[in-house]
Amino acid sequence: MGITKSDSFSTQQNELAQLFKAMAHPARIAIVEFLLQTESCICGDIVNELPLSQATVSQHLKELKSAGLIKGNIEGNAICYCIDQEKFSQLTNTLCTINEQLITKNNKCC
Amino acid sequence: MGITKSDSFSTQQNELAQLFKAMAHPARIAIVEFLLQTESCICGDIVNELPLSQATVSQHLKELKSAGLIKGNIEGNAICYCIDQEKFSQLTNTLCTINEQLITKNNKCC
DNA sequence: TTAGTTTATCGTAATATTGCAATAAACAAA
DNA sequence: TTTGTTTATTGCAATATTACGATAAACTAA
Repeated sequence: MGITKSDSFSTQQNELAQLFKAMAHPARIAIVEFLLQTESCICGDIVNELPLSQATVSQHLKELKSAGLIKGNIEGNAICYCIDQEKFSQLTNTLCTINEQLITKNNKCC
Repeated sequence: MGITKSDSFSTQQNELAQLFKAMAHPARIAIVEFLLQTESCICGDIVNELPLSQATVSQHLKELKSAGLIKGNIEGNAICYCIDQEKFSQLTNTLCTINEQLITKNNKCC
């Protein structure tokens, strides 16, 4: 993403931005939605579901995983990917807090 | 963001990804937080608050604006930027829905 | 009009992201 | 062991993002 002056911002701001960035691609939205609606969460099923190559899907999974939004468990020969509910709650709560502050402020600006 | 196969995904998935992308930078998080905690929302104040040049801040404001997360109103010689509460509610509700589905699913996967 | 203030845009360099073919790695089953 | 299956990694090309100086644009005030 070009030269980002991460050091100039707080850890919290950087961490929140990282979470948003992990969700900032339609393929990764699609992966999360798929994991949400299906029982099986085998990597191969995700690859079959998405209109992308296996290598590209693997890369997107890696980004979601390193952000902590999904977890990967080895299941025999395959890998089972699942959403990390706690991490998702954390992101949701942060947005909810901002939203409540906005409603309290009553949007009377401008 | 390199070559993104947007056409392969739904409009909803792309729009949600765009909203997340708009928030996927610490400077833009900082802008939103500043708008949330201050009464004044003059562009110049935002520029003074952030550790970035005027040109760079202007670019970040443009991205937040084109995503619909903030609005800009001309106030005499200056411009007043404010958070769009409805757009923020929309993003928050989407995340809340996902989160509720996750809780319902009870995370019994893997 | 002229000068000053405020914000947007242009041009460019540095870096990051996306996507995939090829290949490696790790494991299961003959 | 050998073969097949599944997933990760490497290397590369194409494109996007970030940041800023310089400058333009729009407006205010003198």
